[in-house]
Amino acid sequence: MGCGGESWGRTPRASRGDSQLKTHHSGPTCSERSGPHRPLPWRAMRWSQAFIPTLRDDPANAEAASHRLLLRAGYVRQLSAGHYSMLPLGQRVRQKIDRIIREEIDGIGGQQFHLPAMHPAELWKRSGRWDVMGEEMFRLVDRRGSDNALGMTHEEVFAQLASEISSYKQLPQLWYQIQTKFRDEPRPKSGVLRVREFTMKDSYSLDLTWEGLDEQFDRHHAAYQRIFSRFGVDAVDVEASSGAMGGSDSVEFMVRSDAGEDWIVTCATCDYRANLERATSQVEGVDDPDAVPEAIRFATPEIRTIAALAEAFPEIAAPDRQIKTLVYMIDGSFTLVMMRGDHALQEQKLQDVTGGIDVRPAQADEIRERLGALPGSLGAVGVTEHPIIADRALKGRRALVTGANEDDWHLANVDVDRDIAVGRWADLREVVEGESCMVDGGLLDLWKGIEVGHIFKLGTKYSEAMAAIVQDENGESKPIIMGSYGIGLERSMAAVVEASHDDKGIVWPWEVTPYHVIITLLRQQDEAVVAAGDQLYEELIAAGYEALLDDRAERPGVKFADAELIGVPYRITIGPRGLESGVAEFTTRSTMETIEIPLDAVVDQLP
RNA sequence: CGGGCUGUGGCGCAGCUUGGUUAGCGCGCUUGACUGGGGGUCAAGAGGUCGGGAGUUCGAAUCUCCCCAGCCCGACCA
Repeated sequence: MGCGGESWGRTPRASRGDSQLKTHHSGPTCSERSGPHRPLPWRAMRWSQAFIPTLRDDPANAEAASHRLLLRAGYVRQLSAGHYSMLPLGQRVRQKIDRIIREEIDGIGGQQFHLPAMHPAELWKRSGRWDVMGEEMFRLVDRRGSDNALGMTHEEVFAQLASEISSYKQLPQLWYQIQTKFRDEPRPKSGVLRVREFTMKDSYSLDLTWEGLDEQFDRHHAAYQRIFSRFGVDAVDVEASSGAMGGSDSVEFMVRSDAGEDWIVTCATCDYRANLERATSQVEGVDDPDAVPEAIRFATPEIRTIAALAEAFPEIAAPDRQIKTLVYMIDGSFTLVMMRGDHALQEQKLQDVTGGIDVRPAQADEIRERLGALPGSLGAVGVTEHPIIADRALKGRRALVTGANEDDWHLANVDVDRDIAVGRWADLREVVEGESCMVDGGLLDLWKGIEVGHIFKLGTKYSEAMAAIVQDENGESKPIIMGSYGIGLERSMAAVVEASHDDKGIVWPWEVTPYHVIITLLRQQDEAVVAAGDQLYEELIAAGYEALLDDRAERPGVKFADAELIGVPYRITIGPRGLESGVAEFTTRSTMETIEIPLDAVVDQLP
C-alpha cells in the first residue's frame, strides 16, 4: 500500500452524524521516509510544492461562474472544446465526489465494474442504437476496418454481461461503474458543464419483476438524495422525459442555476415539479357556441401568422379561437400537429408520444408538395392521408379558424370533432410561467437548472436485444428488467461551484473540498511562525484533516486572496503578531468571520 | 449546421482602419534590494513561429484568399 490514494479514506466527520470521533492516523506516516523527494501523505500539501496555477484576472470566454472560478482557481484547464484537464485540486474534488458516490451506491448493494470505453459497432447494432445515436456518438474505424464507437453510456455492455445470468435466483443485481463517456456535442459550453468527454457514474439494476425494479428505483432515488446532500447542493428531483430511448418513471435531479440548460416547472404551493419537457398545467377553457354552421372559406391575403390573422379578424380569430397547424417529419412520416393558436408546442412531448427518434419540422417544399400551401395557410380540415396529432386543449372546440391549405385562404366555423380526422389526442403544449398547477391550482414557477443526475426505468429493451433472459421459478423464460441511473461527476463539481461561491471565489462544502483547512503563514522568515505552522500542520494531518500549508513567500494579500479563491472552508492564519500571545486566526470561508483562538485549540475548533 | 465574433509571451489586452527600423502595455515569471496583516516599491532580466498556409508588395501582425482553433447566440442534445 502506497502513501497516496489509500490513506485518504477518513470519512469526514460532518457527513453522517455517526462519526464524531477524531480519527488518528496510526503507524508510520509517509513523511517519515527519508530522502529529498519523499512522498507526502495524501492529505498534506505545501503550497510552495503544489501545482495550483491561480489566475489573477478572470479568464476571457468564461461566462458561467463555475467555469470562471474553476479556471481561475487552478482546478481545471481546457485542452480543446469540450475536453478539460483536471488539475490536482480538481482531481481531489472529483475523487471525493467519486468516493461519495461509491459509498452510497455500495450502500444500496451496488457492485462496481469497470467496462471498456470503446465498443464494437456490433454491440450497438444489436440494440439498434448504432443508427439511432447519429452524430452524437464518436465512431472510429480500426486497422482491420472494423467500426467502433466510444461509449456514450453502457446499457449494451452491461446487458451483454447480464446474459450470463440464467436463473432468477441470481437476481436482483445492482451493477455500476464510474467511467469516461464520450458524446460529440455539437456545441460544448460553460466549461465543464457541457463537454464531449466526461466521467459518469452509471448504474443498472437487474430484476426479475417490475416490483423489484420499483424497489431498486426507489432505493436509487433515496441514495441520490443522500449523494447530492453530501455534495452540499440542493438537487431537486423532477419528473422528466426519458428521452429517445424510452423508459418510464424518469426522474432528473436538478440544481438551480442560471448556467443550467434545462427549464424546470415547480408549483409554489404543492410538491409538483417537472422538467418543462414534461410539465403540464391547467389551461383556461374558452367558451364556444353549442353548434356551428358548415365551415366556410374566406380570403386572408398576405396573412401568414396567428397574430396577423387575429388583428385582421378580431371578432372571429382571436388567437385562442385559431388552430395552429404545424408539420413535422417523424422518422420520415409527414405528420400534422395541431395546437391552439396561442399555445406553443413542446417538441419533446411530441417525440415522447409518437416514440419518434428523428423528429424535425418539415421543410417548406415538403409541405407544399403534400398540402398544397405554405406555412401560414395550413390546416387539417379534410386531410386524411397524413396522421394528425392534436393537443388536448383543442378537444371539443368549435367555431375555430384554421388555414385552408391554399395560400391566402382560411376556414372559419371549424368544429374540430366534426371537421378534422384527429388520429391522436395528446398533451403537447409547453407550460408558461404563472399558469396554474394541475394538482392544486398553485402558481407555477419556471427556473433554470443543471441536470446532475437522472434515473429511469428501462424495462426489457436491452435485455431482449442482448438475450439477457432468465428462467423464473416456474421454468419460464423472462427477460431481465432493467433500470438505469446516472450521475455526471464533473458536472456535479461545477454545480456545487455554481451553488456555492461568492465574489471572492469558491466556497466548498465540507465533503467535497480539496482540503479541509489551509494554514496561511505570514512572514516565512520568522522562525517562530514557521515552527508554529509546521507543528499545527502536523497536528491537523495527524488528526485526519486534509491540510494545505501556504508557505509561499508571498505578500499576505496574495495569500488571503488565493485562499479565498480556491475556497478551502477554514483558514488558519499564523503571524508574528498573534504568535506572541500564542493565538492564531481562525477564518470561516463561508461567512468570512474571523476569531482568534489559541494555537492548541485549532484542531478542536474544526468540525 | 446557420448568425455574430476572436486568435499578438503564462493570463488580460493595445497595435491592424492608413503596410515601413528593434512588436508594445498591465499582471505574472527570474535575480537582487527595500519591505512585511489584504494582490507593495525600486532596479536588472527572461520570455513572442503576431493561429497555420498561400498570395500581393522592395517590405505584411497590418492588405487578399484558403484552412484551423476557440467564444457567444440559435438549431441540436439520454
